[in-house]
Amino acid sequence: MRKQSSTNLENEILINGNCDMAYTLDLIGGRWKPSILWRLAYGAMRYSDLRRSLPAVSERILILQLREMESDGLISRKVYPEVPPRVEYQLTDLGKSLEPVINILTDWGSENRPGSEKKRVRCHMLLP
Amino acid sequence: MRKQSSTNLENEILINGNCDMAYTLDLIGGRWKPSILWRLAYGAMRYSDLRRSLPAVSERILILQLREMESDGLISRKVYPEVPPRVEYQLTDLGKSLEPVINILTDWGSENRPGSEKKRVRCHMLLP
DNA sequence: CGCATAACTTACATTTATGTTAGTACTTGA
DNA sequence: TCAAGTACTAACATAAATGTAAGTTATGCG
Repeated sequence: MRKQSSTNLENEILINGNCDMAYTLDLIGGRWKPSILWRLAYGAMRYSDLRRSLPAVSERILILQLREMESDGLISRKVYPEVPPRVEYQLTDLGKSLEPVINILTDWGSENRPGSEKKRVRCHMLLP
Repeated sequence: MRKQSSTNLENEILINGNCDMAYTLDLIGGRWKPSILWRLAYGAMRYSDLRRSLPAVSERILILQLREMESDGLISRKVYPEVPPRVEYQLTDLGKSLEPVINILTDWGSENRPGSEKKRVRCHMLLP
């Protein structure tokens, strides 16, 4: 939970309300959000598969990132009433519209990241 | 100062070392970095002018953001041996190469930010 | 029965990012 | 002499992001 009022929050609101670039960055800037976007770019995934493909992230944090992306309208969450439960996440149209943004961020990183293979490699599907 | 070792830091290193997109986001993602990039896009600025154009940021934080951008190679810092001191900041070639990245982040935000004027407005030069 | 699975939630703990306040050295102009 | 300007730094304080570990619910399977 965030504080109701703080200089920190006020500044965030000020910037996101006045800077289109900062607004975009705010939506995609979480620690695991690029990895999630990259995976969902190939199609819907269920929670357990997302989780297995990201062994370094804890359940709580993964859920937090997914919830934020859902409430920002980037992904949708579909529950199948089965047992055991099945929940699938996929990009919304808004999420898909990020494709050129993701591409250019990736290209710039590929050009300039020290140690980059310069191969337009995005997030590795299986992080070590 | 960061801890020498923590899961948090390890994950950051893991991601930035494997995801070009995350690497790029890491360089431009600080609270005031979009505002600074936007201002310096027009040319060099001295510290006091940068500061006056950003009344909401504290001196410490502004310096921190500038130092990070400098150490990441996005901006350069030039000291003129005068009295009173004069220090000018400007984009390096690497910083200038971010222009298309900044444009597309801005365009996406302009299209999708609630309350956006849809006018390709970037960071306002003078935040309220 | 007891264990496994799925998709979480809760309570707690730590790390990192951001912000506040005061102070520094130096010189010029009033 | 005294305030003002310049570009900071230091010590301290708070807020936010991220991480850990265990528990929950419901059912099928051996």
